[in-house]
Amino acid sequence: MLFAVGEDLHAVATARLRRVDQRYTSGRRVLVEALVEAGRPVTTAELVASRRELPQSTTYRNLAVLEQAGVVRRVLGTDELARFEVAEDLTGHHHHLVCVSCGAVEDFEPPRRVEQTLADAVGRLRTRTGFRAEAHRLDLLGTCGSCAE
Amino acid sequence: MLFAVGEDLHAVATARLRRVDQRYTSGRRVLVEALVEAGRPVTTAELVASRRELPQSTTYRNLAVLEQAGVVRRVLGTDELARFEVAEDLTGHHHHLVCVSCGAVEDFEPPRRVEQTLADAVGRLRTRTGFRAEAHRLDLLGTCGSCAE
DNA sequence: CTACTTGCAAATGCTTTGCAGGAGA
DNA sequence: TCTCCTGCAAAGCATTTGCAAGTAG
Repeated sequence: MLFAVGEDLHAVATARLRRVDQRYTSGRRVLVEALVEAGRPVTTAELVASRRELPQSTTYRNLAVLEQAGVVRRVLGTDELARFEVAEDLTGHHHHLVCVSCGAVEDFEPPRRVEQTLADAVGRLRTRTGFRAEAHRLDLLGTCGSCAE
Repeated sequence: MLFAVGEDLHAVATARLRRVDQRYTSGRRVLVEALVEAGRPVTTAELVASRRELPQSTTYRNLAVLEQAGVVRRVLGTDELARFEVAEDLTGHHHHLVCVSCGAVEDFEPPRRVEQTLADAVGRLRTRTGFRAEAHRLDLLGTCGSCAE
């Protein structure tokens, strides 16, 4: 299932929060809208700075709640700053381009063949140590346009 | 180039540090040895706890120096804890299995075919936004043996 | 000798939490 | 109304830095 950005997204968010006994309050909605608007993984600081209605503590708390509910996802770059984006099953599976110079992250959709190869490999994987893979995370590291100049 | 774990490793470390005007002191050597011994990405806290000769501040400082010299690499899991391992070109290219439950990370070498597909994709990539990819990072997310019990 | 390293302790900065007031159902 | 949510300010923690003493070359 894959939803366009719109009313559906908020309906799903409401439902997922309800599953974990949480409400989709206006503050949380603002948070999700800010993430959608960004269109790429953003840091907590960026979120707080983007809207006056997003105080630090509440933002952190709500990101945690939304992450637990499966509405948003934590994304890792090369630095230690936490970045968030709307969950993949709401926006589509994709990967990230991570700038090794400034740490910025942008979205990226790989060729279907690459994706297929990865999915196959992950699906079969179960190591001797008992690790069972469920998903994959592929990031391309390099230099972004701004840093290359 | 790929070096076995042994004297060569220290020789390379010495050389790489020298390139950035740094010395391969006994303290830094202990750090590298601790990383080799671990055989998987370990947190700073684990390193500090593993050897009495590794105080916090020096460990952090030396990891930064060794990272800059290209002797060690920072690895990201799912939590915000920094983990480190000996640089790939000294131990061999590999990927990571990340436990979504406890955050533990172990090494993993994918089938050659997967690796080849990835390398090809990365080699060709240059997006409209001007991003130029240089390397890839593939992690498999799942549940480790301990957490599955 | 001279510059780089070390280690302690204090500082920094991102993130989390206590608590009193406010809002949702 | 009763519980969950919010926001401020204070606390927590991983990480970084100042500084005086130690050490490599």
